[in-house]
This record gives sequence, structure tokens and C-alpha cells, in this order.
Amino acid sequence: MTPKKVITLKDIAEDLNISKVSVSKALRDHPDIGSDTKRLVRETAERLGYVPNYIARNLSSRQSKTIGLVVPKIAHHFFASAIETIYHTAFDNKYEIIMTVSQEKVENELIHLQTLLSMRVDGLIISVTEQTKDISIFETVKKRGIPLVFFDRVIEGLGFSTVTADDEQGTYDAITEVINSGYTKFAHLAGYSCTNIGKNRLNGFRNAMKDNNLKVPEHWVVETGFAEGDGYKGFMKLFRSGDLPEVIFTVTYPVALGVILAAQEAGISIPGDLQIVSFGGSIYNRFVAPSISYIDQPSEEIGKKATELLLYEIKNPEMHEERHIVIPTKLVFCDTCQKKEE
Amino acid sequence: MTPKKVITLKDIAEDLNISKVSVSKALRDHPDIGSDTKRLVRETAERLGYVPNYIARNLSSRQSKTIGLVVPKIAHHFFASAIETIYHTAFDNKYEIIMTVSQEKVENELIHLQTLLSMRVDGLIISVTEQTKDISIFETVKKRGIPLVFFDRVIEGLGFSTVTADDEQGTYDAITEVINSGYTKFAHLAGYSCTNIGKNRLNGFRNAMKDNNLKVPEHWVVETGFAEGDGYKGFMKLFRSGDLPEVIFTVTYPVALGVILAAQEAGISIPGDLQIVSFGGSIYNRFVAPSISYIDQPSEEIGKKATELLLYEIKNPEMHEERHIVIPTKLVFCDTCQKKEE
DNA sequence: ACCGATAACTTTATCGGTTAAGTAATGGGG
DNA sequence: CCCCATTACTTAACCGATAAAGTTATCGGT
Repeated sequence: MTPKKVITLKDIAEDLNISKVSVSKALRDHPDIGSDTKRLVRETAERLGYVPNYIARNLSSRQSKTIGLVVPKIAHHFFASAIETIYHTAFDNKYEIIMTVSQEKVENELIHLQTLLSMRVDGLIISVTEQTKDISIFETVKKRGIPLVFFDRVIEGLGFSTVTADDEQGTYDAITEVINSGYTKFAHLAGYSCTNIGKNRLNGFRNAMKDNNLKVPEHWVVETGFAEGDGYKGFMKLFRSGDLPEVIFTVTYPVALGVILAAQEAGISIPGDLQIVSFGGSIYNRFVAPSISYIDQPSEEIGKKATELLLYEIKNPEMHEERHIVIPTKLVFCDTCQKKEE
Repeated sequence: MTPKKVITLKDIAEDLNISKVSVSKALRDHPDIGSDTKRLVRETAERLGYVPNYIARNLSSRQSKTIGLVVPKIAHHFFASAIETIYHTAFDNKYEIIMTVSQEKVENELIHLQTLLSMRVDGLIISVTEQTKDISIFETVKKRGIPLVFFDRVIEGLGFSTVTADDEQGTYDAITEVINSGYTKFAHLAGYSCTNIGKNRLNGFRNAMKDNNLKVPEHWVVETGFAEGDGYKGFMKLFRSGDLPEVIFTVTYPVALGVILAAQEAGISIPGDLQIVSFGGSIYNRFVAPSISYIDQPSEEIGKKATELLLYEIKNPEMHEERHIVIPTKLVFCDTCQKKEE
């Protein structure tokens, strides 16, 4: 009940009759302080229940030991998993994460970035929304010299490091494998082509088709978003055209779910009449019927690498060559896209 | 490239040849300042690209406008959804969230709480790990007078407010409904009985059975954890006993998934030979085969209420009656637990 | 014309730390 | 025995804001 006073350096100093700077130094194990005094200070701090004030420390030391994280959403397997790894990696390195969620909205993203900047985070880890175009805030970040690492959804050409899955090659290899299973007619529910993941997955898809001498009619490439609803609409568009492919390659897992839903409604059987393969899976995929063959996104490795890279850049502020880490993926076969009987 | 100087109040003050306090007041629309000056200050701030330093502001104003959030995990539908709502609600009220993840580990929980305290968050929202017992840190929080709201997994008797689903009544009603569908033999994969959710769901289950004059053999109540692996092990234990019930009620959705997996291996057909009903669902449940009938946990409402309650307590520091908000649930029938043919 | 109120600022102190710049005592080398 | 380096501190300044306590004009009222 008593509004108990919070213990500060000053309290310890007064208790021991030494200066508060000595206390500060003692607690940080500074060589200026004799070992007897250090011990005394530590004991007293413990006894009084001293908890350092990060805010004050950060203000004077000009570093916050925090990393700002901006993601488009969290209720999505890839992000949930990446975020968890980012948290651990930061935590193991004594950094705190301040996470913000843009909800795929550019306005939110901007506000969050500004807030994080004014919180003086030591660095930023970002996966942009599906429609981020205004790059001025990132230029500000660059000018201020604050390290930033993009992951998964990146903006190129700004001089920042990136960590991504190997979207293009991964797609290329996966589609080639599915082709080798005996399928020839492919459609693609593609992400926005202005995003790197949308563009690269589409490229991988197109190249795989071309190198296998398969044609893709233009109406079989539908540009949509990354969410379930987009998959639903995308499938319906294909369905209404009256011309369905054998396989639909979706840009994300939620889009694949949307396709399943729509196909059910349309009375198309999966995997009987139609196959799906998606970029990215889900922990629930094992339980989903039919389970979708998917390109496994190394979410944990991406999260880990992004955080480690950022920490490295924070610790070495002068080094300023950007790095681009690309992590390979691999196709996981499930119920869909099984090898065709000859 | 130039390590561009960050603009502070002082820079604006010097530019306009007024004191920095006037600038501070002008920006906060303090009545002390004339409207001409205010306009001038705002323009100059804009022109120079001033961004306030939260750290400094928080230090001097003794409030951080941030809320500390501690959750056991995020890759779980209930938490992902609750967290998202907590973020929005806080954001709409101009508060930032600093989220930490304990990973069901008490040690992490403790460290995170200490960090959040030293960051001087204005309040805390917490869902404890499945084995939190040491309450001393919460006593410290209480002594310091920092508002705290528990949600979902709570610790009672400490004088803090709580927001939970109506675990007991919700379970009671749901089990009663399933009984009315014609089932009589029920087992329960229960959570740790030292947690409120484990205990209350078990109570609801027991009471529903009793009031319907149904007996539950003791080996049909298995105390496990909240994760998929616990469901797997729990089912196997039941299975090995050679005596399976008609219906298994699981304490969480992941536990239900574990049961599905184990049942598949054991060659038990769901919903042919066995029914499942779980407390809590998942956005993926629609796609899961068989989809599990579940008690819908109002995760968003819980998140929202918890945040609003906390904000209220932050704004009214003297009010100190704790509040306990209990939110009703309802049963959603899916593939399992369908009405039995008479 | 004088007083007190008010408007519009400025000065000083403070938040709880860190960093930089002293300072007093000790001790070893020449 | 003196000088300089080292040890172990202390004092002062600062980080960038806010809060509290002055300080001037200006103005209306009597």
C-alpha cells in the first residue's frame, strides 16, 4: 500500500557515504573502483532492491539496448515463427524487442517507425506491408545512421541489408519438381508484383515453365494479395473463366486456404480434380484436408539471421556494406501434387 | 552518409531565439505560449525535422506511455489473436506495447518482468506460464503501485484485476450440450490443476457430468500440459488403458490436435469411433479434418477488455478495487460430437 | 495613477543515469 | 627526497525533455 520509494543510485550512495558516480562505476565493474568497494556496493544494491532505470541509462548513454520490430501481422505462421526467433536471438544478446504491427497498413507502418525512432531504438528489423511505396522514412533512417535489416518483404536499392528466402530459385526448383511429377497446366495466384516476394516468386514460376517448354496463358496468372480472401477471389476468377488448370501455385499459404474454400464451394475436388502448391506452410498443415504441398520457408533461420546481422551492424557502426542473405527453401510433398500415374 | 545531427528542442529554440522551455510548451499546446509563437515553433519544428525524444520525455515526465506485455507464446491462435487486439487497443490510446515472450519458462518470465519494470512501463498485461508459482515479483509490482492486469492465465489473491473467459460455466454448458447430443462416456485431458484455466475447466467438466448423473472413472481425467505433445501423450495413455471413452474433452486446441495425431497412429477413427471437443479453436479449424467442435474463446474481447481495464487503472491510480471480468463463451459444433442417431 | 491580475516568456531545478575532468593519497624509480 | 604514475575516488557537466518558480510587460478597474 505504501507508495514505496524506488531505489536509485543516490540511495545506495547515501547509504554507503560515497558518491553516486562511484556506485554507478562499481555496478558496471569499472576499473576505477577498488574491489572492496565494489563488493560493498553490490551487496547494498542487492539489499535495498535496486533496479536500474533503463530510461535514465539510455538517455545518458545514448543507446537503448532495444531493437524495433515492424511486421505486417502476427497471426500468420511465417511471422509468428520468425518473430519468436527474433525475440530469442535478441534476448540472448541482452537486447529487448519493441514489436509493432502494421496490419498491412502503410499509415500504421509509418507511425510505428516514427515512434520507434523517437524511442531511440538501436536498430530496426522490418518486413514491410504489401503496399509500402513511400520510402522517405527509410531515407531518414539511413541519414540518421540507424542500422536496419529488412526480412522477407524487403525494399531494395536503399542500401540496407536484407534476409530473405530464396524466393525465385526456390519457386523454380519446386515448380520443376511438380512438373516432373507429370503436371503441365499451371496457374499462379501471384502476390503484388511491386513486392519482392510477389515478383521473385512469379519470376521463378515463369522461368520454370519456360525452361520446361510449358506455356502459361495470361489469364492463369492472377495478381492478388497475400491473404485468404485473396485466394478465394483468385480461384473464383479462374473458375468463372471456365478454364481451370491442373495445378494452382499460390504465393502464400493463406492464399492456398482461400483456394480450398472456394473450390469446395465450386464443387471442385482437391486433390482429385485440382492440385495446389503454396509458397510457405503452416504448423497446422498436417491436419488440414487435403494437406497442401508447400515450399518450406525457413522462418526461424530468417528471423535468426536478420537479428544477428542487425546486432552485428549495431556493434560495427562504421562498416557499411549492405549484405543480402538468401536462404534456400525446399519443397515438401503432402496430399496435393502427388506423382501422376503414367 | 553525414552523421546527421538529431534535432532537439534546443535547436529549435536557438533557431527562433527563444528558450527551449517555450518550445517545449508550444509543442504541447501549453496556454503559456502565444498563438503566434506556437505557430512559429510548429513550423520550425516541421522544417528542421524535429522528432521528440521519448526517452528524455519519459525520464522527466515519469511516465513512459508504454505497456509491458508478457505472454507464454505467440504461435498459438488464442495468444496471437489476443495480442493483436491488445496492440490495437493500446495504439488507439496512444500507448506503445513492449511485448515479451516467456516461452512457458518461469525464468524468462521473471527476467522479462524485471526488464519491463526497469523500463518503467506504466502498466503490465500478463498471461503467466503454465507453471508460475513464485509470486514475489508480483508483490514487488504491487508495492510499487504499478497497475497490472492478468488475462486468461491468472494468479488470484494478489489484488490484481483479471480478464478471463468463463472457463467453468463455459465448459459446463458445452459439455451439457454434448451430453444432450447423446453421448455419455467422457474423458478429459486436463491442464495443470495449479493453473486457473486447468482447474476451472476441470470443475466445469466434473459438474456437468455430475449434474447429468454421469460417472467419470478417475483414469479418464488425465492431467497434462497445454501443448500438442501433451495431447498426444494423453491420448496414448487412455488408449493403452484399453478403455476409450466416446468423447475426449481437451483443455486446449493444440491438445486436441495431439489427440488427432495419436488417434490416427492408433487406428482410431475420428469422428467415427471417437469425438473430440476442445476449449478454444483456431482459424485453421475450418480446414482441419475432422474439424473439431470447440468452445469459442473470445480472444479479441479478452485482449480488448484487459487493455481497456489496464488503461483505466493507469489513469485512475487511486482507485484500487480489483475487477474480475469474465467473458462468456459458446460452443461451436463442427465435425465432431454430432448429434447421435437415436 | 496605482494595484493586482494576466499573458507570455525565461530561469532554475530535476529525472537517474553516464562521461569527462579533476583531486588526493600512495608508491616506486632514479 | 622528489617526481611522476597509478589507484580510487569525487565534482561538474550533460543527455533531452518536463515541472516549478520566477520575471516583465500590459491592461482593466477604481
